[in-house]
Amino acid sequence: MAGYDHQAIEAKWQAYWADNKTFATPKDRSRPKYYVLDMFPYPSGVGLHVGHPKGYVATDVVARCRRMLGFNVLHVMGWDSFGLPSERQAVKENRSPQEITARNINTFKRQLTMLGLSYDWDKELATSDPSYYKWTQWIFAKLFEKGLAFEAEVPVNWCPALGTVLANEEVKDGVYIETGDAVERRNMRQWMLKITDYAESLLATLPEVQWPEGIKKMQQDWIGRSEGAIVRFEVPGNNRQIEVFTTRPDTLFGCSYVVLAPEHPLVSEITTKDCQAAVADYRAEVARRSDRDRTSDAADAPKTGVFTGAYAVNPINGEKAPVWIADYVLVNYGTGAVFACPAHDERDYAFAKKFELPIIEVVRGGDISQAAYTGDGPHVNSGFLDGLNNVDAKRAAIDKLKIGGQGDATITYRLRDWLFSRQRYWGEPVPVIHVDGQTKVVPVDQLPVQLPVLDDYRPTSDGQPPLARAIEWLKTIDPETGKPALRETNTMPQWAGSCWYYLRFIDPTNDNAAWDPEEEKYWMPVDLYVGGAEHATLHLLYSRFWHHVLHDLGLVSTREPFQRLFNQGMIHGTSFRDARGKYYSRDEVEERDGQWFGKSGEPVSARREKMSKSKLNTADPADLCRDYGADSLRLYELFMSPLEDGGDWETTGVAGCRRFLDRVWRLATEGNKLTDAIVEAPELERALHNAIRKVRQGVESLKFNTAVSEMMVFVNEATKAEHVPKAYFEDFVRILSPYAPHMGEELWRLLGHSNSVAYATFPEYDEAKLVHDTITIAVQVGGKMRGSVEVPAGSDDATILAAAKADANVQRHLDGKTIRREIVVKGKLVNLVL
RNA sequence: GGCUGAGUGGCGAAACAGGUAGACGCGCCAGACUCAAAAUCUGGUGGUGGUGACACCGUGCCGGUUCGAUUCCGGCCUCAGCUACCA
Repeated sequence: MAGYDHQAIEAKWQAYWADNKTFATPKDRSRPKYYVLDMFPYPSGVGLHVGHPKGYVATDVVARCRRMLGFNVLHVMGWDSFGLPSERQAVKENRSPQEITARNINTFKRQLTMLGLSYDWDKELATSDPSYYKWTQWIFAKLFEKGLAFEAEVPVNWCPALGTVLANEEVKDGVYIETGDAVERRNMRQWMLKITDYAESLLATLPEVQWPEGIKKMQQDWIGRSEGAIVRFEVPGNNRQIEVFTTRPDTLFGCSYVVLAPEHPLVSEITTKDCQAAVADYRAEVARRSDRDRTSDAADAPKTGVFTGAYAVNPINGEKAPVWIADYVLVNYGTGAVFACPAHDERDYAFAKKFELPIIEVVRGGDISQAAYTGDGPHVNSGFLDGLNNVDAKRAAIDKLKIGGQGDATITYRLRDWLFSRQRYWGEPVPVIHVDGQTKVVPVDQLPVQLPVLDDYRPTSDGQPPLARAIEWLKTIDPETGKPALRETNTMPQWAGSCWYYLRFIDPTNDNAAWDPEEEKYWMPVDLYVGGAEHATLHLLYSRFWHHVLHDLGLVSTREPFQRLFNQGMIHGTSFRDARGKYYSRDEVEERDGQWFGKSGEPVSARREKMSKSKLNTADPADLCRDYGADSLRLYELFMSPLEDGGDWETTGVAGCRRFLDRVWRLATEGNKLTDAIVEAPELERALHNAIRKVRQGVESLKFNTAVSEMMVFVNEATKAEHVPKAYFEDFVRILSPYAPHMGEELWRLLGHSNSVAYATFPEYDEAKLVHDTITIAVQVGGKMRGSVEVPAGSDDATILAAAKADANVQRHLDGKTIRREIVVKGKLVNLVL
């Protein structure tokens, strides 16, 4: 009998699945549904490495098991294909982003197909496809009509070298993370989405979803709900009011000064003549500094600021407080102004110390000569608040301010509105036109607003977005009035397409609607969503926001899009670097006595790092499929570590999984090991049922590594056995097939079945079959292991104790001593306490 | 600085609900097959001591609860991720 020829088997079954449309999404609606979704990839130019498919393999196992358990499964893949890297690649190669994207998608699809993933490829979609972004634009129109999309002059990250705005996440340490080009702040007209209107809504349903607690916490913190008060300080002689936001209105009596953000609009109005020069200098200096410099590590940096010459009246006691400006107050949080109570706020304390401003204690409990005290305590020096604790004092202070019309309780959020435009080519055009100084949304029957073909994808020389180059495209007619109009040259950010793709997957070829409402009702929500934790606060918050809006518009049936979320860990590879930081690939180094050296003898250091082409530590799935087979690769991806942990890649581990599959193959093909005869094989049967149980539980708990182990245990037992009942092996093939689907199909066929194993029923396990006839009881004397005894299952305590005491080694340790207490744990152990 | 998660053999890891720590795999060692090697198969493999049965130590560190702690509680150390003056 021929050996296990993975290449022939895998090619054969992949062709079979494609030809027979084995994984077409079922149309009947009588069965329960299961929607299992991967975070779809951005098809980059470098292709996949073994780190990417871990989540895909996991969801594929879930999808395959669910089909066998009788569910209608929606399991699909698509491409998040708009984005800057393709545009930059296009400029570099002097080709169109369309071409580059098509090429990259091809590569990705080929790599994924090789893995035998059971996607319904008829539902494949790409966000850069006009038939897709037509509906992204349609949703934008809905947001615009609801007043949730608006234009504003806002500071952005402008990269002069690239001639484009960058997203915050693309900028670190004041430079673009990809190229190292400098980034500066600049005010520009931008599209914004009013996600802040949904802050409460996004918090409200967070407890309902089955997500990792850490991710929920991150979203909560990102939204950053904060209860406090608005307090109005009059500026005498100016007829102006400074509104401050505070969470500590109880400490108002400790106010020794007021601080405005340097960019605060009132600054120029209240600054006195003799302070104007200093204030202007300070504001200029702050403007030069990047956001990063102002925030990161800034908490430890010395505080800066200048006095404006103005005073404001504290409404709680009528006292005058000097007004300063300082960059530790942020213009875009709260009201952009604070009152300072140095005694009970660390930042104010540092500032007051530096500029020698008064520090007035109003809450007992700390030593304000040493540090600010932020804890609770009885109030002092606070008039009507004296003696109250923090909570009561807050309430009392707010009540007083309310009566005087000088303030009120309020809630602010850390969450900012979403900057929703990019000055780039390769994104969805914002579907609006500008006419007579008005912005109008393009009617749905004229969507999509297609990207024009350009021969140059760079920004214009005067800094306009690339779309400004399309003169013909740019000029249009207002369909309402017939007047000439201009199209919008901004495009949407990459997050737009991924905000709703899970909805389009339900009905991806629909030309008349974004999705069919009936289909949406059947499939939503996504039952299981798997992807990296790096999307915790961006993609996952943005899509929840859109979904909430769509729900309010009655367009979707659920409040939340993703019922269960699971984060897969990051796979690391071993990288090698010499003293100068140059990377070496695995075959350029060798190990001698635990030390690594390059080919010419130079020492290199080995370390585990995130896989990347530039670190020469990637493993190519295609190579592994060729050498070991996709089934071996799939098994190792899941066996190497729990899904959430990622782990370190070792190709020898794939070889181990290959050996396991070789053993499975031999069981089925060598000699006449499989038998139709009834054979007494309790150990083997127990191993089988244990494996079924683990694989079954794996579908719920997503613990695939231990499921694979238990299948290995079964195969080890079966290999040792003289004969293996065919019925056992059939059940085993069923549970193996979601993990190693090609071999599963081949063996299923070998066992005489003519249909695909993909829809075979999932075997049941029998608790009774898991129980041993005799059980091993551990015996402890005084809490220390002293032996173990075999007793029949179901023995009573007395029998177990007698057996335990009869053990020779136990007797030795009991010798001449009195047993004070006897503890018997059924089926587990005996502890004889002396 | 804050929040979150994690520390178990040479390595990846397992341990259901407080009950025999290290399943399964990698690597390594020995044996079988082979002229030999590879592949495969069989056995062994936490450390120390002992010919041995066994004994002692061992789940980051210190302490606590318990007959019994990888698991629960308190304090600390290290690493990773996120966040960064949010009033």
